[in-house]
Amino acid sequence: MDNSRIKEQVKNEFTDYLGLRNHRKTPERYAILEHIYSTKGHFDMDSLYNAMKQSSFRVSRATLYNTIELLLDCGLVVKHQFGANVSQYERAYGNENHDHLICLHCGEVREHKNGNLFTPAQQKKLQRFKTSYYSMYIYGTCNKCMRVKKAEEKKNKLTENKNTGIKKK
Amino acid sequence: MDNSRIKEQVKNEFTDYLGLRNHRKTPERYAILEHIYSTKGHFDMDSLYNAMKQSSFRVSRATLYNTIELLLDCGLVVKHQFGANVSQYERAYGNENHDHLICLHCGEVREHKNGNLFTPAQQKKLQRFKTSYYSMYIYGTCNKCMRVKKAEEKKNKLTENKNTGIKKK
DNA sequence: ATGTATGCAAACCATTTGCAATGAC
DNA sequence: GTCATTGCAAATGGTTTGCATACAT
Repeated sequence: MDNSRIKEQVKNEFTDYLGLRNHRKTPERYAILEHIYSTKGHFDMDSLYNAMKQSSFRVSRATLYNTIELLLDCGLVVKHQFGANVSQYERAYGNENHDHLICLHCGEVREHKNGNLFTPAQQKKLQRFKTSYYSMYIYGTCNKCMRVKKAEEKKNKLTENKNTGIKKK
Repeated sequence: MDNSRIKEQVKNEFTDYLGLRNHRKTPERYAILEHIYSTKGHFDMDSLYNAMKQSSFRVSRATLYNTIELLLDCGLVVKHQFGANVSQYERAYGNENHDHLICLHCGEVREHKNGNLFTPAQQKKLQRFKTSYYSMYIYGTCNKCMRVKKAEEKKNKLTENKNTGIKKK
């Protein structure tokens, strides 16, 4: 779908949400939503803060955190905490469903398109819970780190054998 | 399976890992592993620290963090960051596979036994990635918070109507 | 004997909080 | 005019780091 169309849609959804929850419709809030839906992929608070400072509309960090909270609550933004100390976020709409492959060693996060493991039908079956979104995190070792690890292990084995040899002598 | 049997198994696995990676086999490390595998369910660093302080073996926070890192690396412990500021951990073995239902409002985390959405066969199909473990997080609204939300929204709608009425007069 | 691991305390830094000023309603 | 929201700066607190000591190898 066209991205400007998506923007309009999420803006309307946000407006409805703010009205229903008795929150004020401030320009800051719309500017933040607009900015988030102008990029795809992950972002953290610092990069969002800097990006908006560059652009015409500067908002304080406090307001960013405040607004993200609202966007999470109404399901327009998704939050990830992959293991690093900073939280990552991404827009919820216009983003195909995907898993995250997270390397435990270098921290690299790779996206992996899945076959929609968790179908809407399955979601409905959950008792006493209304699903907003879900995230699948797959932790392991990426190819690059695997090579490093294997090499180290080989080296360690050699060292071990050498030591044993010496002791036996 | 018997839990003492599991303990022995993970201890052996840990020993292999330490040997292979040229790390020292310190009593602290084994005490921590032992402690973690003496309880089921989630725990955070603070509770682990306090629990071990109560017991015979006290270790420093620095060592806890250090050791958890190793246990994560060899896949004996799983780490979760549900949204609160503290990381949660849980043992990886002897824990049936389950999803996590996380309420975005009160932060409650409920476990939900799944039908093994992500099969070993699917894991193998991942290109250039060796899976250690995976986590499925389902974010939404729990029953209790849903009731509160609905009530608030109803109230807001009433207020809105009243205001409109006044303006129209 | 060597160098990794531990324990302590200080440092770090993303996020939260308090409060005065602003502006949506 | 009210009171939620903003922006700033200070506080918070889980986690990390530096360094002297202990101890596994």
